[in-house]
Amino acid sequence: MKIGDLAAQSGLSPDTIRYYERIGLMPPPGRDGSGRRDYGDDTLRWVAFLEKLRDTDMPVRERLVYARLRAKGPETAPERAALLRSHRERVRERLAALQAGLEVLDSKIEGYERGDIR
Amino acid sequence: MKIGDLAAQSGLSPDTIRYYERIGLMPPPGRDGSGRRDYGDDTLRWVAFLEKLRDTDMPVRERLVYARLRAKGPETAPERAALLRSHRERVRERLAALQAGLEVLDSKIEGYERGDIR
DNA sequence: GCTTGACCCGGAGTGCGCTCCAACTCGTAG
DNA sequence: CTACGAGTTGGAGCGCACTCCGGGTCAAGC
Repeated sequence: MKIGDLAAQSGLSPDTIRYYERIGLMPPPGRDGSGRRDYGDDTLRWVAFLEKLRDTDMPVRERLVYARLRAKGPETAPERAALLRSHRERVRERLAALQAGLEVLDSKIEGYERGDIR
Repeated sequence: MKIGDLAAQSGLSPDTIRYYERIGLMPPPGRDGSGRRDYGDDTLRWVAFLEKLRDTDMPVRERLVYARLRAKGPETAPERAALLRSHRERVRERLAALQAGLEVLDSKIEGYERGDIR
């Protein structure tokens, strides 16, 4: 699997993939006969998970910490779990804030619909 | 109410408040005898609403559009309502994505807790 | 009268997360 | 044989949303 295929299947751009590799988010892939990146299918699963982390606003720096723990081996599982748990807490808070914002929007819109000019 | 008080009560920094004024998010306040900004209580309500919009990830540019409509007068109410409705739609999508991410986190954490090393 | 602290202004700087670029190398299709 | 498309590199540039800075003014307290 070449970088273009991975890009197409993951939704990331080739530039972003190379950027992730540069900063250490993605392990350096193997290369084909002429020096091009060649990815295995497991990469796709890893990228998908990275995107879930990104979708939940985990900063690159923290995804990097997670990636380094993962690269270090299975003995880092407890640390990774701890990282995810604390991130989950933040996601819950974010979710609550967003829901609160949504309610404000709803009532503001309702106000407009009723024509209360405030 | 001086800028420091508004900052303390809104949670924004004085710098951010001046920045918001520069870009047009906040209307220029009155000035006291020696040229300092002097805010009325209505400002606090406006800032709070702006923060709700920010909390729901409405970009500055769009908050600006809303602010300009508001400044223009009550006849812009339908446009403002439309803006908020389309923003609300995005918030709902974001909420769904966040919830999906949360579920992935949950199951990943559960995996770690059960000790499946994958 | 002098220090302190809050405020003023314009503009430069910051951190994040990409995104784009120039200049190059390959493998394949016409 | 040549044109094309997809890949390579290192480094520069970008958009967002602030954040900080230097050099100044002013009112109040000791």
